Amino acid sequence: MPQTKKPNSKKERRLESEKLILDAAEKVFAEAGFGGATMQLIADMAGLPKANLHYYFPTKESLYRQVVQNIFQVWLEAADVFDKADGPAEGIGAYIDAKMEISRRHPAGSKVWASEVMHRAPVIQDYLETTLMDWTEGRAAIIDRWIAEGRMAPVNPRHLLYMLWATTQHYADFGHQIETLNGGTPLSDAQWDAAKASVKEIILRGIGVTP
Amino acid sequence: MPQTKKPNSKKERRLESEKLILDAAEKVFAEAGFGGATMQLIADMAGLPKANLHYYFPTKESLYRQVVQNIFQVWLEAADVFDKADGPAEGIGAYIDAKMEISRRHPAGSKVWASEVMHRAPVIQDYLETTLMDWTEGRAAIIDRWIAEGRMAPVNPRHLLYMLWATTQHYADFGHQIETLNGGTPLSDAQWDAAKASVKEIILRGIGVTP
DNA sequence: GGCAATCCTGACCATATGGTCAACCTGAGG
DNA sequence: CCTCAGGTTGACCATATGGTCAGGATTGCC
Repeated sequence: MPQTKKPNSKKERRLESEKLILDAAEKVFAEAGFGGATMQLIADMAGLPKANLHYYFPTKESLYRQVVQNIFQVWLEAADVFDKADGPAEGIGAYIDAKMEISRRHPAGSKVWASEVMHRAPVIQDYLETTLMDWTEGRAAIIDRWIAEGRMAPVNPRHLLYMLWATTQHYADFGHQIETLNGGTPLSDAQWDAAKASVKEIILRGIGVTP
Repeated sequence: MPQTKKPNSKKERRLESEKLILDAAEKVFAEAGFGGATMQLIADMAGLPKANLHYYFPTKESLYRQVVQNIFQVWLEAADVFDKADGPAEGIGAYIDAKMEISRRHPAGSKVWASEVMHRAPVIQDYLETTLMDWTEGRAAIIDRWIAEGRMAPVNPRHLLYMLWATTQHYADFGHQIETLNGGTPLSDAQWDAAKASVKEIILRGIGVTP
């Protein structure tokens, strides 16, 4: 039993430190934006001296890039449910659930992504042009097939996808506004369930699917 | 005919300068965020020396505040169509049209607003708590009435409003992503019409309204 | 135990930025 | 034509920030 408490190997400690920094960075970038975030703030939040950040991530931009890439990864993995389904009700329903769950658990990540795209994607433009483009075309093809099979109403697949992204991510990106309109308190578990149900209900009925 | 070309009065020139600065500021804040924007950049875009900005707006924050307030104003005015309608098909349909048009014509403003809310509304929190809260409650009541009258499906009015905001503003805030997925070219007039039609079609059918 | 590689950090630097100010224009009213 | 309130601006300043580095601590391996 070599590793139970302290015996963190060097590799392990490295990964731990990187994760510590990346988590802190995600929060700070989300709250302040790239320009408003400072390495000092991130260092304080991670509980490390600023110079240490620069040991792991040479520049602020490289740290930011890593944060954005990680978010994109989470986002892509969650999108897999789309493929495993054999119909629009299940596929799109599960996709909404998955994306709502990300908005709930990863609000900071969603905000960083939104901020990056709003600023014309200076760091991940290549991802948009390759990975996201491919993913979108693949999913649009699936939706078109469902439409051809008469399993849902003939809607424009692109705009349907945009609506799915917009609606689900709104609960993360505009979480503060929603919280304020909710009387200043975050959505409860029940309210999150209601949100999920509402989104699914309106969109599924909107595309002619009755679950 | 005292005023045709040059005879701008002092008041007029003041307003012109302010507008020039505000327009430039909106663009820069939208593209770089509050933290990433610099007074120098705004000055350059407005074609004025930096010190001149500080004559009209004492601090960067006061300039930013004015930009955000103007956006909120535009946003509120467009929302009036909601009230003038006498049913969900007309009211919500016109609201979607109006908000889509704002996304198209005022993308920078929408981005600044999104950024402000994402950063926990440090500048316009009071607006959220008063004006927006009141507006939302009023519109939710209207929707509830339509539901009670059996003119649309019984959906949660709040989540419907969030969906309307999210979906329409997405075309401004994530315009760059949409443009990239559109092959790198901005949406054409026809594509904008298709977008509007798609959004209206899915949402109206989603709330049980057949236009 | 020795030693090389990796890791850590306080002190430091160059630069960029928000903001100031004193001197200088401009034009409307007398 | 004079005056003066309002408008304009180049030069300047204090500060904050991203990034560097030399030297010290720690770890893994023989």
